[in-house]
Amino acid sequence: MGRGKIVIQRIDNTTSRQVTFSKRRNGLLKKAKELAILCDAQVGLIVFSSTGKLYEFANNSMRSTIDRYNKIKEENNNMNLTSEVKFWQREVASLRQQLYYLQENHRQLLGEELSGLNTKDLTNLENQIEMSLKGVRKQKEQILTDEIRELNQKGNLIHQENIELYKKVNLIRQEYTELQKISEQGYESAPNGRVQATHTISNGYDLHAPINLQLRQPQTQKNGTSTSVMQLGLQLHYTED
Amino acid sequence: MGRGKIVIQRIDNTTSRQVTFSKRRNGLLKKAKELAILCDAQVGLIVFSSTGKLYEFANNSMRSTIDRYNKIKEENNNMNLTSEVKFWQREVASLRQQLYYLQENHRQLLGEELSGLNTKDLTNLENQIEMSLKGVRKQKEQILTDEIRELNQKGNLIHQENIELYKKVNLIRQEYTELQKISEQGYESAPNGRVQATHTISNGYDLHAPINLQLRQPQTQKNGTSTSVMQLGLQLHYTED
DNA sequence: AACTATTTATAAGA
DNA sequence: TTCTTATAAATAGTT
Repeated sequence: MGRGKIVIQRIDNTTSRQVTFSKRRNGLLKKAKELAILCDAQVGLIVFSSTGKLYEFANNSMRSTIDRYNKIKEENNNMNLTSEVKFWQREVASLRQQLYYLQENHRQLLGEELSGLNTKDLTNLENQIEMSLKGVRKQKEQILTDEIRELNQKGNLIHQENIELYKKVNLIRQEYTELQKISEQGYESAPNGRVQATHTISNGYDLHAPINLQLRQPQTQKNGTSTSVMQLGLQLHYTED
Repeated sequence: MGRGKIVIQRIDNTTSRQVTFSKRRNGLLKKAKELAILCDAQVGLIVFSSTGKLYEFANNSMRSTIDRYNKIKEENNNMNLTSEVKFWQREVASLRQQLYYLQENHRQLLGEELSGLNTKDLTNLENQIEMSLKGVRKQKEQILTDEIRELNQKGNLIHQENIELYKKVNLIRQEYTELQKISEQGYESAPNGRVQATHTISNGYDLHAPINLQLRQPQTQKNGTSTSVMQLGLQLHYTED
């Protein structure tokens, strides 16, 4: 339909080919549109030029047209994605199943929802829970034992420290007493820098007062630790029977 | 391009529309093919008739054409599927998270993997497990109590039954004794059909032997039920403290 | 489905 | 690209 008849084969001349592409492409799009309107058809047309440019027509959305196409073709291109979706769906189903059983088991372990169990099941459950209780108490005992040992070690250390300090203080008091004797024997203007230094070390306490040796109280690390220790006696007794 | 000019709008007449569809569809497919060949283009054409029938042309495969189309359109039609995949992946992640926490909690409830807990946590866990134990024992007690009550009722029923039977047997023995007396008074050829009938009823036991009244043992419904009943005493004691 | 008058598309040229 | 135009091709209406 032009000045001359042409054979349908690739047009070698690039310019000519591009011109023809432009014309025929428009014609094709126009005709596609006309078909869709005239005949109430759903049309999707995708055209890539040889240079990679995209032209398209779709009376409905291209999406829905391709979807409809894919639904008809069962070997469709979304099989990858579809099977991926199915994979994840299976995964979800499996996890939900696991979660369900675990929840059921968990509730039973919490002593809830026991109505489906017979005496044998209940006895097993009871034994299991007793085992759990033993495990927990053992762990608690372990922690508290460790804590006590640690505290004892600290206490001993501090006790030793205090003994050392006591000795030092005694030494200093002795020196002080001797100094006083010397002072009373006529050295009124004795160099008292040493005495003052001693006073500084003694941190303001009266060196003549009796020394009240007392172990530092082990500071409680957390609220209720001492209470826990009180409980320990009971727990240990429980655990041992 | 016909006998008359037409306006591009839906053809009302069904037959006419179908005929036009047929003609123009062929024309469109032909032109699509020609464009692809002449201009070295990649063409994909999808046409659904108003009756739902599919017609298509693609010089390369429709798959690759649609794929190429989807790659260019970043808001591509796989977004649905992709987002669907993402949805299920999120679901899986969430379920795995839940499962993880539940498993951790569960293991702790079983007295395992307690190393991350301090004494307070352990005390809480201990209390929880003790509650569980109480729940389980309560349920067990309930079941066994019900079972015992049921068995007692059955026992009583059977006891009553046996008393009735005992009375009947005594009655029959009395009649038999009287019959013997009558027989000894001269009726040697007494009609002993009644006596034989009595013998049949007595099922071959010697009617003169002392009747050993014994309650039927309640049959154990399941293996170990009696053992469970034995345990019940302990359980009740446990539960009550 | 075939015919054909007519419209439409487009090849070649500008 | 677009316009022009001669001509091929498509097709509306008819049979």
